[in-house]
Amino acid sequence: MTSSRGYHHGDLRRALLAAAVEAIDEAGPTALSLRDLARRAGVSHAAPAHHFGDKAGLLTALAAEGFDLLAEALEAADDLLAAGVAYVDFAVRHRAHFEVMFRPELYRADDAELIAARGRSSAALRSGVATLSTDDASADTDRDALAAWSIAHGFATLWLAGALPDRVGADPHDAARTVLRRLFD
Amino acid sequence: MTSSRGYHHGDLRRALLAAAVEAIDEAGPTALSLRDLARRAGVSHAAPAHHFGDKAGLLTALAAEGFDLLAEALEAADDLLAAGVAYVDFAVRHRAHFEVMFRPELYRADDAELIAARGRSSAALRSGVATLSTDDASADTDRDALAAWSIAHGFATLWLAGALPDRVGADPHDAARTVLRRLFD
DNA sequence: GTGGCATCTTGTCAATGGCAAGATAGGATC
DNA sequence: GATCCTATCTTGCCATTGACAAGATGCCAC
Repeated sequence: MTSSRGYHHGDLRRALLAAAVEAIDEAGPTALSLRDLARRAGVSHAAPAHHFGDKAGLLTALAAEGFDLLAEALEAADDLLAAGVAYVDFAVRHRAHFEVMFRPELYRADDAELIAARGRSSAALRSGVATLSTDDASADTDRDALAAWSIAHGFATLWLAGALPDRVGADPHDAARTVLRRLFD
Repeated sequence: MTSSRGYHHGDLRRALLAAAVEAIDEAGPTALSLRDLARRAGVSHAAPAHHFGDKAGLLTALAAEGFDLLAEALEAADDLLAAGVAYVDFAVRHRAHFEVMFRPELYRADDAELIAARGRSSAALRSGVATLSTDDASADTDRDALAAWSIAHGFATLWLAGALPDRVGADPHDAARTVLRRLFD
């Protein structure tokens, strides 16, 4: 079905999103070009407009997809440390999605589908934090959630930016686990 | 000197960097246009090229300036908590610089001046961490530095992205202090 | 089989980045 | 003081892009 060579592509919307991931992995979201995506998918330069309206529309869809994938990854984690590591793993494995998700000026933050997906992510994060603070009456869940989110998000962002020194190593999974333990233990 | 209306601007390089900060504050680094900067500075569309070569050149200069400003801010902090809060304050007060600094695909990461400025920032951060770990022989300075950097960077990034829930409040300074204490106390 | 509609194409326009060639000014040298 | 010399800035140009408009195509309901 992906090789249907008629006038109709078959699943152009999906193909464009996949091409966008590829292009963003290569050169970042700034360099993204709708016409380039159209070329990658083998359609005319104006075809993407029908499915996404404009560039912001395409990135909105990509961000929503990203928040859904992130929610899945967080929900599969057993405890907070695992969730933190899963967060970093997600950022590395789905770099393109991640880079768009936290750049709201690139998409329409008021999109309904996106807000719903982001809500699922937030809920998964908060339920992870809840596993920590059951034994301590003085615990501040809000603060703990914010601290956990911050350290995981910060490590992931710095890793993707290539800002971390070489001595951290080449495996983000292990490095993240080591760093996150500093907060969670 | 800023109002010299002759053929020569006076200090076009500085004026363009200032205009870039303004433009990025308004619409993010992605929407930055060299021609728009030229218009803001009152010069022709090709004038910026002489000072910065191309867009990446201008953003390289902006990132280097940012790392210098960050180093100054970190060096003025007394302890690690203060450094963390200063890091977040810097990100909020110099949003445009910060947003470019950690997006290496936008500039030339091999620029000598930029590498030197980034080195000053890193040194300031590490010296802040050193104030923490003097009393504990089992302390892992590398890990602590990474954790501290991650949580400050993550909080700053999430704040700038508008990703934090409303209940965090409107003052990044106080909110950052509260969250960072979770790691540093 | 016919009409309707989603999908895709072609054509066009303004804006942008970048390059080339020329104009101007301010200072160095004599 | 005249002349060159070089950094600075301008004008002109081209390929690429995003967005829009109008038309072509094919699938599906009826």
